[in-house]
Parts: sequence; C-alpha cells; structure tokens
Amino acid sequence: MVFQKRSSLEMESGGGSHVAEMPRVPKSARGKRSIRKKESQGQVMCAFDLLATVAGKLLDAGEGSLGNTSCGAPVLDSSPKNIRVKKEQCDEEAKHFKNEVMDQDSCNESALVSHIAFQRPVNQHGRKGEDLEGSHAMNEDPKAKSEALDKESSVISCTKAELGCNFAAIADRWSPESVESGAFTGDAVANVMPMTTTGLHKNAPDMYNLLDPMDVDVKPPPLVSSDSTGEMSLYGNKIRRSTSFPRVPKGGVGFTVDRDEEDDDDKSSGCTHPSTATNRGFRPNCTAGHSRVKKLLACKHRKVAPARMHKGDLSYSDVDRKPSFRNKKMYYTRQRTQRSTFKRRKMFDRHSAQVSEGYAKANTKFAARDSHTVSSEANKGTDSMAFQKSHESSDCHVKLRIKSFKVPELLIEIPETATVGSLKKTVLEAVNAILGGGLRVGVLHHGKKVRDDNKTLMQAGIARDDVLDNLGFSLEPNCAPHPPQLSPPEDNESLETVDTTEPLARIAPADSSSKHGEVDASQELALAPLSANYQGNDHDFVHSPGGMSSPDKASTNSRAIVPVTPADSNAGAIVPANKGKRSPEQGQRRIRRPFSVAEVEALVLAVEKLGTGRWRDVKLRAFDNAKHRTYVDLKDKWKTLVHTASISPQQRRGEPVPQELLDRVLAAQAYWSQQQAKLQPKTPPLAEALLLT
DNA sequence: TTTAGGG
DNA sequence: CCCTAAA
Repeated sequence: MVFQKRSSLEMESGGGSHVAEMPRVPKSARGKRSIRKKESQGQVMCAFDLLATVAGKLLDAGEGSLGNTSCGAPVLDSSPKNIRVKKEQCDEEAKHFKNEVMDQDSCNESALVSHIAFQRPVNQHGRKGEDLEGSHAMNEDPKAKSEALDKESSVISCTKAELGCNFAAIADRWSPESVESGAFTGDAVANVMPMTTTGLHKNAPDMYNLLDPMDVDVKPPPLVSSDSTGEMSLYGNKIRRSTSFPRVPKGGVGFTVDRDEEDDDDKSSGCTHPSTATNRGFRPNCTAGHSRVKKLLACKHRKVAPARMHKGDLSYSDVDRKPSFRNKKMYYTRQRTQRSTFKRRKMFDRHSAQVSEGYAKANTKFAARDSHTVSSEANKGTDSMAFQKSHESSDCHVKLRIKSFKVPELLIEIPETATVGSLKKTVLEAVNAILGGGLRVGVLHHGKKVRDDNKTLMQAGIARDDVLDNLGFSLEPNCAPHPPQLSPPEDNESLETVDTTEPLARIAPADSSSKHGEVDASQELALAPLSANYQGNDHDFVHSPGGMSSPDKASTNSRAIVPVTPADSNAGAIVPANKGKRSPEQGQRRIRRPFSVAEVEALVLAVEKLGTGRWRDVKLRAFDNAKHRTYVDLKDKWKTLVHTASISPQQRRGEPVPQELLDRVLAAQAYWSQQQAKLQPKTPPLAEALLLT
C-alpha cells in the first residue's frame, strides 16, 4: 500500500517536476529560435535584393554619367564598377552557395536545405533589428548609403545566402537539440515513464535500489524536509533520469546526448574528445597547408567573424555589409582589444588566427595573385590538400591572399534580459564550440565547391589568372560527414571547444557579437545544455555555446551543432594544428562554463539526496555525462550557490537562479550541515544537545 | 583519488 | 576555476 502510494506520488511528482523543468528550458526560448530566424532572413533578403536590384539598375543607367543622379546617392561616385563587380560576386556566391549547400553531403544537407527553405521564408516580420539596420545602412550617409545599398545589398543577399546555408547547417545541428530538447525530453519521458511507472508500482523500493544504489544507502535520511511532495519529485526525477536518460545515453532517447563523452574538454588537452575525433579525420590533410594558411591570414590581419544571429540574420547582414568599410577600422580596434584581452591565449591565437571571425563576412573572397610565375606545367597531380594545393604546385605558384573566410553562421538566442556581457559570452562560446569542433576549409572556385582534394590546382582549373576573383575559401563547421564521429554524439557543447579555437573565437566573437547586439540570443547552446542537463549532460552549453545537441542525433545525425563538438569530421586542418600546439600549454585555464539552471537543479537534487560531502557521488549521479564537470567543480558550484542564496538578488550575477532552487540549496545545506555535525562529534548527540543548550 | 578549503 | 593539503 504504502509503496503504491508512493509510486503514484512519484509518478506525479515526476511528471510535475518534469514539466516544471521543461518550462525552464523554454525560457531560453527553444521554440523561438527557429521562428525568429525564419522571419528575419526572408525579409531582409527580399528588401535587400530589391534595393540591390534597384541600385544596380540605377547605377547601370547612370554609369556613363555616373552619377549621381537622383538617387539619393549622389555620392555614389564610388564607383559603379565596384558595385557591379561585387554584385556579380555575390551572385556567384549565391550560386555557389546553393551548390555548397546541396553538396555538403556530409552534413545532412538535405535536411539543412529544407530547413533553410522553411525557415528563411518565414522570417518575415522584421525584426526591428533588421529593419533598423537596413534603414541604417540606407540612411546613414548618403554615401555610405549608396554604397551600402549597392554593395551591401547585393553582398548581403549573397552573403546571407551563404551564411544562411552554413548557418542552416549549424542550425540543424543545434536547433534540433535546442528546439527539441524540450519536446524530446518530454517524449522520452513519456515513453520512459510508463516503464518506470510500471516498475515502481510493482515495487518502488526495488526500483530505488536499482536505480540508485547510493541513494538507498543514504545514511541520513534524505533531506526531504518538508514536503513529501518535494521528495517525491526528487525521487521521481532521479528515477527518470537514471532510468531513461542516463542509462540510455546513446541508444535510446539520445536525450542524454553523447556529447558528454566527447565533449568536455576535460580532457582538455586541448583536443577534447570531439576534437580528437575530428582531428583524426582531418588533421592529416589540414596540417600541411595549415601553417601556411595561417601565415597568410596573419598577414592579412583579417579576421572573419562567424556571425551568429539571433533573430535574424541581422547581425549577419550587418556584419556582412560592413566589411568593406568598417573592416579596416574595426579591424584594428579589434586586434588591439583582442590582444590585450587574450594575451594568455596568444599562442593559441596565433594558430587560430586565421580563423578569427572578424567580421563575418561571409564571403571569403580573397584576392589571389599569382605570385610567381609559375610555369604552366605545374604539377598536375599530386597534392591533395586544398591549401597545399596552393603551395604545391611547385612549378606554378599561385599566391593567394585570403582576406576573409566565409564563416558558418551561428544561431544564438538569448533572453532579452540577458546582459550584453552574457551575450558576448554566449557568442564566444558558440564560436569556440564551432571552432573547437573543428572547421574544415572549403575551396570555392567560380562559385563551385572544389571537393576533390586530390586535384591539383591546375586540374581544378584554378589558374593564376582567375584566382583572384574566382577562388574562395570557406570555413565550415564540420558536418561530420563521417558517421563515426557523429556517433558520439558530440556534445555539442559549445564550450568544449578546443582550446585552439578558443582563442580566436573569443577574440572576435565577442566583439562582433556584442556590437551587433543581438539582444536575444540564447544560443542554442544554452538550450542544449538545459535539455541535457540533468544528467549531467554535459554540454553545458556553452558555450554555449554552442552547444548543442542531442536532438540532433535523433533527428539527423546528430551533428550536434554544438559548437563544441561540432565535430567535424572533416576537419579543418587549422584546428588540429592548433590543438596540437595547444596541448603543450596545458596550463591553460579551462574554459568557463557557467552552470545552467538545469545543471543547478540537477546539482541541487543530487545534493539533497546525497549530501554535501559526497561530491564524487553527486558527480556520478547527476553529472556523469558531463565530463567537464568534475566533482570539484560541483563542490565549488555548491559553494557558490550557498553563497548566492545568502546574498541579495541584486548582488547576484550571471544567469539568475530561481529562488526556489536557492531556497532548496539553503535548506539542503542546512540539513546536511546538521547531519554532519551530528555525525562528527564523536560525542553523542547528547553532548551536542548539552552544548547547544 | 577524493575531500575540503583557500585563493 | 585553480591549487593544495590531507586523507
């Protein structure tokens, strides 16, 4: 009887708790993300396209006179030519873009595409941001305006497309997680629950035992404090967790997300699992060209920034557009900033430099020049690596100057209430995650993606002559074309990111992102974490970045978009290299991965049950999957939670932790302290009592 | 390795 | 988060 009752309660509680939890996740806006994106892009694109078109026409018409003509762009003198050129490029890019998208077999392209298709169009309402931006561009200065319109508009469309594509890819990875995490979880729970329930009914006690041996033996009675309900919920949760999620990790529900395994940087050595995997995949290739590329990039000083956009691609658009004008300025500034900020990471930076995000221009265009002469012969066969290619041809040397890389888009959703600082962080993390996951470099020639790494430049038709305008490089998240890597669910954690990447990401991302101000951004990363959470999913998001993931698996391959794990199978050479270098610097401090509310809840639950002196057990119970959370971390977190709970809300920083949780923290802390006190004094309780009195 | 605390 | 002394 009793048991039954209990079970029923548990069930309820479980459901309730579950529900309760879910809500939180949403907080970050799972569902929103997709919607928002959709809206913004569609609109923007249209608007810009139109503008571009108009501008183009005007220009063409006025070309001869050049003029100023009426448009409001008197200043336009800028040169129609440029404009046109750009446009063309854009068009090409756009085309390429399409191709790319389609091409990327590795990723779930089809899926992506579809996504894109759906999402983009939808975005319509504009996001203020976009509109504003758009208006800005237009309004700002007549000059700028004209230029902006012409160039930018065209560019934007192109860029956007590209970004969109990439982004979409990413989004897929991420979004599924984030988005679905809720639903997913729910489903999982639903499915699981029955089983659990059944079991419970039969005999709850056993269930417990099975589930948590530890719990069973809990010495002091669990905190439980007041409401049985509360307890029940706890148990319920646990059960669910242990049962469904935890145990099922990869297989079933996936909710758990594998990322943990991979991700966490714990291993840190830089390579982190994900990266490791990634590296394996691509390192080889990358390596060769890698150094070179870096240098080149370094020279340029340019940084490409991945964009992320929340609602819209606004940011992208901005980013994209700005490039020409602002880039320089910004560029320097950034550098300075970055340097100062990331001194520590210098080393990494160096490596990663190439990647830096800078403005995300999405385009990679670079100017290539032939440096040498080169004999026409060149080696035809041989090299494989894209980068190498450039080098390679011993005979013919094609010099490439890469001004910017096309960077994959990132989706970030953040609550409006989030601080700019958090936004920056988020973006950074996301970027890191992606980078960390591994990037691969794509070579575009005349808008087409050159997939065959074994082709020589000549074979690919990349001649010195056309290099300039026709060659492009893109940084892509690893799609993880290779299942293997994927399998481990990557965690996506955004954070995971490998060290190498971090440097870059950090630098640029922060700036760009913050500037753009995506207000909301909760990144998907964040979302992912939540879902995972309890178990400890690892992903904390990171970085949220980034993070991301579990759903993906289910849905797609799981590419987990998570930044962290992005996994990539392919691998960009760059990353690996960095990693390798990085490892040496073990000293690096681990990346910061703030605990998500979900994680806090998991921690609280675990501590309520296990007490404050068994961090190892707490880790096992609630964060077994979160490789990046060590028992020391949990202990520290608890410490901070206790502190947080004791200070005024105004003094608290970071993502606000629900008061309810804080209250529980205090209650648990008090309870367990008491228990400890009782146990400690070898003196019997009596003594205690006496003392107290 | 895990705890427990200080930094 | 890191670092460490103790256990």
